[in-house]
Amino acid sequence: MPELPEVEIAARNLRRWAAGHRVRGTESDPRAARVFRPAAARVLARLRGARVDEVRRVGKNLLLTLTPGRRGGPKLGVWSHLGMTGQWVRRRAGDPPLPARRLSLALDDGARLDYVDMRMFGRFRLVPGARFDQVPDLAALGPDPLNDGVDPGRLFERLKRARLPIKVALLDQKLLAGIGNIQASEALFRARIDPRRPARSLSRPEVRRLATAIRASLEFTLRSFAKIGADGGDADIAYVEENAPNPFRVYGRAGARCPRCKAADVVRIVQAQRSTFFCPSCQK
DNA sequence: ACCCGTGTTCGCTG
DNA sequence: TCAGCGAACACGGG
Repeated sequence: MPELPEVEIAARNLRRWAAGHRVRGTESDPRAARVFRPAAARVLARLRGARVDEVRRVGKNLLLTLTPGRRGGPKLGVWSHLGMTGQWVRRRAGDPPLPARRLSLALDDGARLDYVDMRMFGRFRLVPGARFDQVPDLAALGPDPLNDGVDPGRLFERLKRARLPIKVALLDQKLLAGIGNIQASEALFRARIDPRRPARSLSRPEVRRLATAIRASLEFTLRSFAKIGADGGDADIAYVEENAPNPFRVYGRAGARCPRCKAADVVRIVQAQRSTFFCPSCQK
């Protein structure tokens, strides 16, 4: 389910659920071997007895720092990426596992944190010494729009050398970390920029608009997800619920009247094998 | 059966 | 060396 806003909710949940707690027991789904590195058995062994100290989010990545069970050892890092269908859910110790549960962490407070991931594009990896900066894929990430802000000058310099359509360029995690297929369409709609334009064709004022739109869209989506989860107090929420209304302006709305100019219908096109939604009338 | 899906990586090409 | 492209991964739903 994850682009930056969903992963941010997941980070807040994990913080609330796990920070300061020890892992008592572990279990994994043998079919999910591809999710783990090193092999699941070694991951589980290292986690047992460890205490979760910190949960961070960078782009779509969750970074956990733990203190290992054996005293005096170096910190233990966990890099969790949710792929397309990954979720962290909290269960009670005796609850039966949900379908597609790939990993369970039983905590010292009687709760269980389960990683559920139908398609298994997600990843759960140990990072020795919690040295996340030593992991090439993490080190290569661009700035995180919410944690670091979006610098329009830097964005312009980066985009002016790319021939790719701007929509496709925005999906590159080395440009900005956390924008996915939904947020790319949403940000370009807010900035009134045609997603098919070569990235290098954007003017400075357009890039400035885009930088603002990216933050606005991410923050709006985050607020709407947090609201969905807000019912019931101890919100276990995090993810778009089936019945929840589509919180997006254009994504998934092909054929609907443009909510801004109302002069045309939202259209769906395919770019880099992914759907793009936009208004052909007010996105120039 | 076919197409679609909030992500990423790999191998090939020019 | 590198930007860009398409296939691949895996599974369920319409």
